[in-house]
Amino acid sequence: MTSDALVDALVRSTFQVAGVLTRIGAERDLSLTQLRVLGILRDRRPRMTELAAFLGLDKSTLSGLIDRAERRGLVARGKNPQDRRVVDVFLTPAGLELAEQVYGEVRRALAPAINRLNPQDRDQLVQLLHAALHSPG
Amino acid sequence: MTSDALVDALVRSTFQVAGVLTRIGAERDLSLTQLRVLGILRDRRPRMTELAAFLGLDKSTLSGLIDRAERRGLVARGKNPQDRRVVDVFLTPAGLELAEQVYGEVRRALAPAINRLNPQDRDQLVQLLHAALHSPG
DNA sequence: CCCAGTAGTTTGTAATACAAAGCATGGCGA
DNA sequence: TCGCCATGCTTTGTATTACAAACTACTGGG
Repeated sequence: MTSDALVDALVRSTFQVAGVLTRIGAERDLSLTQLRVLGILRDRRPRMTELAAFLGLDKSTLSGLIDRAERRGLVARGKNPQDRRVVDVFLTPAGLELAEQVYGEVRRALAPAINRLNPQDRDQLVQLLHAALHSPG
Repeated sequence: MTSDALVDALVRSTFQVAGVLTRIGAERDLSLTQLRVLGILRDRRPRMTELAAFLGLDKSTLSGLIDRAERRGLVARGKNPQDRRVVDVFLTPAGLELAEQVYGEVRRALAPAINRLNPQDRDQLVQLLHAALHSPG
């Protein structure tokens, strides 16, 4: 079945890319989840609950996660003027810088893989991944 | 840059598929790592060190991981007749059955995504992922 | 037969994750 | 306006995951 091969390929590439991200994170004492938080916060300022939902984590998990990142000076908690119960999360300048560094590392780490494809194939791969995964459901 | 879009797409799809796998694992009290162990052992009988290297984990991490899976009756440790220091790991029948179930779940969960592509595009996606990631480096 | 090296386990510590309970605030109905 | 339930987040307790360092058992060379 073609779909079996595709499932295998997706799962394999998932673990492979996750391995790269884990290694790059570990070099800077960031777990995969923390690395992902940095990535998300690069262009967002969500509240705790939104971020938890986005990550698929319990809000109690997020409290600890943000605690540790805050202690390291990477993120900060902000009050939300509309609703005083709400806590907004955002990157500090140090966090933003680290996020950009990490992103650069990721680009560099994936460059060999990407360079195995010609520009046309790269576009095609982006399109196919987008078509398959980036839709409702 | 085209390569930026591709990095984004790969990272996004990684987290998306990892999320699916995590959810399916959680339904059966399997962490992502345990789920991966089951997948690997479906067609292998490695020693502890080999498995640790394959997963990118420390051997001490693997001891605990296999302990818990063994207690649940999913895997077993076997003696290696060539070298009595070595511990081989393999699935029990129960572990194999669970692995097959999980694999079925994963196929089902990814089916909507896969069905968004026509057969030709599926093949193409498999080829591109293989070409990019499944090579040396 | 000794001894360095290899294979796994054990121990100690920190991070990750969830669930349940708790605290403060918000907002609605009477 | 007051009471009360819902919401947003934190705290607490527990299990898992992960690493590093120390330890045990075995191998193989000299």
